Amino acid sequence: MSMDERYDPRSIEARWQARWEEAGAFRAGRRAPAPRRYVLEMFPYPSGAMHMGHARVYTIGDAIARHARMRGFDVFHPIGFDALGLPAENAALKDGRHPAERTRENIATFRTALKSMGYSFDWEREIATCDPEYYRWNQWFFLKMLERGLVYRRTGLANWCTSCLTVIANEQVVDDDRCERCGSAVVVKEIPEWAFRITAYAEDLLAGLAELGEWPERVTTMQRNWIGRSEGAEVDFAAGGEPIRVFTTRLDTIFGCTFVVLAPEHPAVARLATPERRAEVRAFVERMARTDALARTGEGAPKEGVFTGARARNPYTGEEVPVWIANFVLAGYGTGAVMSVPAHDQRDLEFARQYGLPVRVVIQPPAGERLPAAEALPRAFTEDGVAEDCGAWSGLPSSEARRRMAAFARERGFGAPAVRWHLRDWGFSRQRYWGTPIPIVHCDEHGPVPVPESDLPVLLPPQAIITGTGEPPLAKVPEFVRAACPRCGRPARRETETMDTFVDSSWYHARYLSPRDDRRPFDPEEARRWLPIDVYVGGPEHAVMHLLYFRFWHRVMHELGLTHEKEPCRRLVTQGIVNGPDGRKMSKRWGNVVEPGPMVARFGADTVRLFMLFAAPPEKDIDWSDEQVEGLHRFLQRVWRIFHARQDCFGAPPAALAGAGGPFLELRRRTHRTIQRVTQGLEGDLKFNTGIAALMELVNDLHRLEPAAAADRAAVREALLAAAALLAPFAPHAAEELWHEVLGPPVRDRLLCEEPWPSFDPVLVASDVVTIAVQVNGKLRGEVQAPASAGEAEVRELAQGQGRVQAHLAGKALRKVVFVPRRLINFVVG
RNA sequence: GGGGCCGUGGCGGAACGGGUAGACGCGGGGGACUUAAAAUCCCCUUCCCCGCCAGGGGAGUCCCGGUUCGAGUCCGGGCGGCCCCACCA
Repeated sequence: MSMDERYDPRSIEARWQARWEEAGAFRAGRRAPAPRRYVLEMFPYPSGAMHMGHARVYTIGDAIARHARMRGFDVFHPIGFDALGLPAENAALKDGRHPAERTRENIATFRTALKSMGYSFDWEREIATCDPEYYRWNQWFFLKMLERGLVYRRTGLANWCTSCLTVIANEQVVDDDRCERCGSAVVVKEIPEWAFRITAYAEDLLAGLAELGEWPERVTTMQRNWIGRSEGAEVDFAAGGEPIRVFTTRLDTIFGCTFVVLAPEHPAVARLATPERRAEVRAFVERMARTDALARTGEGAPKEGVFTGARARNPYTGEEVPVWIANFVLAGYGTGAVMSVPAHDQRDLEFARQYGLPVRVVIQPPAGERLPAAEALPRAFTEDGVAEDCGAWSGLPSSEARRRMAAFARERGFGAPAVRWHLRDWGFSRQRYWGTPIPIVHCDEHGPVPVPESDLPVLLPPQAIITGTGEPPLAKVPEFVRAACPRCGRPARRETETMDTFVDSSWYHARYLSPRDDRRPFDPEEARRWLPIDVYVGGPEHAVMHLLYFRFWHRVMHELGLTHEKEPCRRLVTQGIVNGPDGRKMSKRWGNVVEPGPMVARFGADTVRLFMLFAAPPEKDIDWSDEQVEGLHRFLQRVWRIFHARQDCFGAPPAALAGAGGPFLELRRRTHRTIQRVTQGLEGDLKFNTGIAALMELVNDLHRLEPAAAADRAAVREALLAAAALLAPFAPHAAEELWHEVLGPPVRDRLLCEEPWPSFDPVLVASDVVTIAVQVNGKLRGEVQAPASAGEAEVRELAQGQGRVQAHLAGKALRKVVFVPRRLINFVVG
């Protein structure tokens, strides 16, 4: 036996990484008949070096993947790079290096770093989204979605510099209407953009959440809120030619409506403004359009508005109320117009008080006290109550009033019940270089024409002219812009905007299935085999954007016949942040950044991995701690030493196990209980920390025992083999090494990572003697050892035999005895 | 303002469906080994009180109340922290 006494991760880690790779141990699909498991971690954006957050996600995912493999599953565990995006472009602005070049380099660095951690990825399926062979399928999906009406062009308002001829950000507008760079006039212009009609799936995305029982509730709740279904009604207020349609969830309050407010962008504003007010209205609209969105509509923003001069007729009361426009009404929600009921809506009340508009109470609290008079109302009463002064609906509870009033509107044809969503369509045009070109050609005659599928991919031109302004860089590459209209062949202009990078991450999980396929985005047969993802690990910050787009896209793929299920992923695990040693978020500013690279060099990947798993359960934030890391490193050394010290047990015959007695029978029990506990920590709740703690206890026991007889040595050998196998998902390199040490010279094609997961003997796990707590009136007064099978009478006798228990029982009447088998007995006295 | 999560030793954290609170690790203390130190191995470590020891008593999971034989766990009300959304009509 040539076992080094010293634990030296440097040499063993590199060696096992090479062995795994040679053996192709992590290739998916090599155990074809076995049940499958798709374990995925969110792919990284390769910016410079790997950081601790990455080390944590991939360590968690890898422990799951390695365990599943040992459980006999055919495991799919791919990795790739989310390589397009803003950071590479911003970095290019500083040093002029081409994003492609920088990205290629970063990926290489990242790949090396990931490999040094020993993650069990199937590297043959690696993808990078900046590869045309990847993004051409973004373009393909775009075309398919265009065909289905799921992509459309809409206009949004943007600042347009009349001299630079480009879109500029609100922050770049100075002195109200001047361009920061050239001082020329800035106008608000309608700029077209591309959007995905995700709202068509609002209902289905919401309903689907019910099936995601293995997603953290906070994520499904966030999605539910984000989709934001609200039920209400739409009604028309007559105003001159065409009516103003408002959406409300509180139709029951409409008798209290004293004015109507439109968003500044509402299309009817120009028509409604009376001649004497037109100038003022226009000025307000233009100012609002230029104001930063957050400053304008944020909750803290002061309410501002102007009267249009127009009046609108309340269809229920026949009353004419003034029409205003104001900053707090959002064009994008509901109908962009609201009926204002200051007595029963706080925003409306504030606005009414500010502009001297009337307040009218029409709902009273259901029971007890009445609201003060309208003028004295301290704040709006926004709860449901009972309608008052509401014509035929007076006296009805709010919910009933809403229902009947909506039905009335439908009968009379001026409105109907309606459902509105908070979810907006996904605008995905970006005025950026480092993204997927949108496959469209603009023809003077035919407008926007899709690029035929056979002409894909539309390649990103190598000339990167990074503008850093709102202007699309691709517009500055004439060779790119110049194109022929696919329909008529005449000269036309290519679309110069690129896609949001959330497009890339919406379907990458499927591309892994057949990453080199050049005929389709992925092979539906493979999808049938591997999808949906069984476990997806990533940060909770992606709860709404990525994870919602990803669910949307999967539905589209389902409708295209590419996948057989609507939902992409069964179980989601959201992991917490790795903070600096000071408990603050790692940041250059605090000087508390710790990188995995140097830590791996110092302690080895296994130690860093153990730290990530032992510090806390996956979903909790953790603080990096040098002391804890050293402790985990000491643990591995301690494991190493015990294996070395017990070399004489390696050859012990398993047949001798039956003879183990005394402390060595206890050791056997401990071994089997450890198998049980580690297994539980890996399945179900994912509590790696307690699993590792159990392993530490086993190792501590081994250190305390000195085997002599053959049976003792067999028990020790059993414990050592179990320890190595249980360690494999967490500290895989050390585990392989130790496993092979016990078994003798390694057999070339037998790797621990492919061995079956150890099983425990239920007989050994169930101890035959248990400690039972003895309480008197719920207070602990002693404990007794009893056979596990002991009944109440037996335990009671043992307990009452104890002096201390007797002392507490003395002179009191025994009223009741509560007995919990194997756990406790409680004497209730009085 | 709305929604969600969470408050346990000096610290990170354990505690299966209410059943011995503090597993395991860090830090700290003591001992063994050593000429010495480091490393290692063993033991102790929630707090307070009584006791020479053995041991015993009390308090204790953010606070107040409730349910229960029994509450870290369940219920109600506070306080504090973190995260997400945020003038969504």
